[in-house]
Amino acid sequence: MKQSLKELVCLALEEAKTQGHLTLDPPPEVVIEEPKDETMGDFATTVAMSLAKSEKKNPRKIAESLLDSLKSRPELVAEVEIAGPGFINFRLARGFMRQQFMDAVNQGERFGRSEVGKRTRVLLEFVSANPTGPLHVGHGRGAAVGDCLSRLMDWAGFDVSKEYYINDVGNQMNNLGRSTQLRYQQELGRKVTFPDDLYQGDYINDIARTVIEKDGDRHLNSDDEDSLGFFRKITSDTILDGIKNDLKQFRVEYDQWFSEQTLHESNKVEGAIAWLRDKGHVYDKDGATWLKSSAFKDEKDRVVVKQGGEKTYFCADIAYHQQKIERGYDVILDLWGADHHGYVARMEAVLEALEHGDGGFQVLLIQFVSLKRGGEKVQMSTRSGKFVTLADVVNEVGVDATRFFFLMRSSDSHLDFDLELAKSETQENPVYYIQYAHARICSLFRTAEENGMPPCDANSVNLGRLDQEEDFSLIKKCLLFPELIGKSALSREVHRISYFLQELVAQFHRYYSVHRVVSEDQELTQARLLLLELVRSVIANGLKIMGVSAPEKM
RNA sequence: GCGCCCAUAGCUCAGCUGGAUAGAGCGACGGUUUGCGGAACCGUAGGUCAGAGGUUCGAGUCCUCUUGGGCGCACCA
Repeated sequence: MKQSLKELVCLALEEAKTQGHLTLDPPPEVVIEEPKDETMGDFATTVAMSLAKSEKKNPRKIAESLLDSLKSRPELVAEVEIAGPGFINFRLARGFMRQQFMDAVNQGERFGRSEVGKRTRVLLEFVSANPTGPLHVGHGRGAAVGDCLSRLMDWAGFDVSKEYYINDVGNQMNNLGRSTQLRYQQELGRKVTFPDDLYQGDYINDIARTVIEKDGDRHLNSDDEDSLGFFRKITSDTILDGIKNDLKQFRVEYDQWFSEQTLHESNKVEGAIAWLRDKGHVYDKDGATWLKSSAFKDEKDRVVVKQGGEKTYFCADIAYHQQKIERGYDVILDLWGADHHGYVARMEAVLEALEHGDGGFQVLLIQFVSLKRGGEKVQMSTRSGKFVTLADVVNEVGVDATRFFFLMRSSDSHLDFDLELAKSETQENPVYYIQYAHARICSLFRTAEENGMPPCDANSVNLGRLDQEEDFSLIKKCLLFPELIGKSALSREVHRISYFLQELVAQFHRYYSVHRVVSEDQELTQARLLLLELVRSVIANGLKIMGVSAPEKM
């Protein structure tokens, strides 16, 4: 819709140039926007104002020189006028809008899809929480955003793969195994001290008890080291299963689960360092091995192999990202918690050293969630193990509301998550506002059918009966959906979907209160039902991208 | 000390590449239904866009500084 207008404007500019009215040096960027006030028209362009400087002409004069060509397509644009300092306002031809409307209706559940992503191959890594405990609310936000972003980008024509990186290597794994081992011994009555730096959470005790149920005290007397290996494995396996299950309950599915351990086992880590050393990006100093990351944008060099010969976490991460490149992804997209922002520069340095093209690596930081209950802050502390888990929140408020709340705010803003609000099935909850609209439209279809007006073939509907201002503004809103999806995908901003849906739904409810849909007038009823079918599919498609259900009844 | 993010209505937040009179939800106050779902709709009140400079036809949006908050600055993962 906007595209057709843009082409028209470009054509008009060219014509003005050949006629000598404009020089178009440098060529302007044509922006089509929606006026704040609908009485000013359907769309507007600011191109005359942005040209004023380079053309050294009054913007209104420039607009006037374009006017004739802009009026040359009455089947597309019904009215053109110059307003204010030099805005050019357009009123679209109603026939054109009806035609666009039919296209959209015919696309149905695919309406909103586009190819702006040009099938670019994207690897989206998100959550990747260490398997040392259950997922908490912060991870939940990452999960919701990552999952939604993957679908959003898929709709916009990207080829997206979702991946979870499992940090199943290192000292933390020993601590984890040790924690369960000690709890196991305690449960069986042995007096042992439990150090503060081990994992304190109740889930460790649960695992210890499970081991007792299965194996009794068999691990009590076996060699400490062997036994530690056993506890390490059973603990991390159990926790990882729990994480997978939590994510599944939250409707988040991955394409790949990538284990850090496999990198070490296949010597990819050494390989990566050797590769970088070959390129001169790695050197030895003070008995350690360093990445010359300061040669790129990082503030200083970083250790990859410690003095004792042990590899750092960072070292494995280098190999991991080299793997991502080798697997042929054009865009490597990492979603991290905001507390990792200090890590961004060095990772960018790595990707540059690995010669992955400009713009091919992007980190999205997700800000913190503060949990509230009726305005009161809920305390969360990882150290004591007493944090609110994602599963707790989902159990309390449900998947739909939880996902929606995580997705309704810009990711780079802190999020206040009020449990009471999310749970409330009242007017103050935006999730239900949108779902209610969907259910209400479905109810209208049911009512029509009961009155002997089942849905008919879209092509036999008389669209001429859609002739009210409210019809067109509702149509226009729906037609903006594909552009919204494309833009949000390109800017990786998932929150814009929920805002769009709230606006659309508000417009629908208003429409509903002004215009009777199911009436004696069959022709009019069918026309309006078709309009609402488009509204319904936009709501359904939007919610689908968010991973929120669109109920037919509630 | 250095760096990243944030600051818009009483509260929670939108505001896309700078554009017309700064918006929404909630809360407050007032109204709407004997016809399709009132989980809805309409109206009123509420703003020095943290502050100060600057860039320009035009700044909530870009630049600099200040203030206030969050987070990070490991041979941890």
